[in-house]
Amino acid sequence: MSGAAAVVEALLQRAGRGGRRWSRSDYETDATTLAQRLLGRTLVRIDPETGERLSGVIVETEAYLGVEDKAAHSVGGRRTARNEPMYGPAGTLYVYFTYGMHHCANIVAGAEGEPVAVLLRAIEPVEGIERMRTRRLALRRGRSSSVRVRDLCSGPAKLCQALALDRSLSGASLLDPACPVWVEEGGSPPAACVVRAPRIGVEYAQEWADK
DNA sequence: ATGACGATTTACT
DNA sequence: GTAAATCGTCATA
Repeated sequence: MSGAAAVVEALLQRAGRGGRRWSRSDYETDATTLAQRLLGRTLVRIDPETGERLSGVIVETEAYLGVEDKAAHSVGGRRTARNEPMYGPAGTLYVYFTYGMHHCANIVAGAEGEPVAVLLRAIEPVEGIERMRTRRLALRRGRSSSVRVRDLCSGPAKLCQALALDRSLSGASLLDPACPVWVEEGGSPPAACVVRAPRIGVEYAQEWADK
């Protein structure tokens, strides 16, 4: 395919299925509200290798409430090179690396300078399922058979593997038309949404472990 | 320069 | 339910 054709194809792929790409006002609210607002929306990622759309319906999120939140990277106003994106404007992507092998992705909420964000905990795969499966298998140790669709993106690090989200994307703006990751209106609402559930993996945060 | 520790996942008992 | 995997990040020195 010619260069021009490739560009056209890329544009068509990015156009998607008519879902409106979220803009600033959609993200600019408190973390708890954004966490709920994201449920049922579609997370889209342009595959960095094939250029195809990978997407899924967001079904689990978790709000990180800022300087007061003992479970948050921004607790006490902590500000480092890693979490700097949390201090950026709403709609900024914050991806970090942890446990020596996993990435987790957040979407920044609130006003600029206010370090609040929403962790993407799980999505229900819709487009690019085979690409997701390939990525998930490639990163697994040992030889496992296959990955069931329900297990492809059922965790914050799993969805990052499946969608190829890593630190190179941290700090990017989901509002930027050139950004290969964004949130779309549309997608089917999840069958059920839990509005509040215990937090996971943050037992050290004491009374903030269950906010 | 060094040491302790993860906003997790997976495999195994 | 328990434990290993594995290394960037951050606080301390």
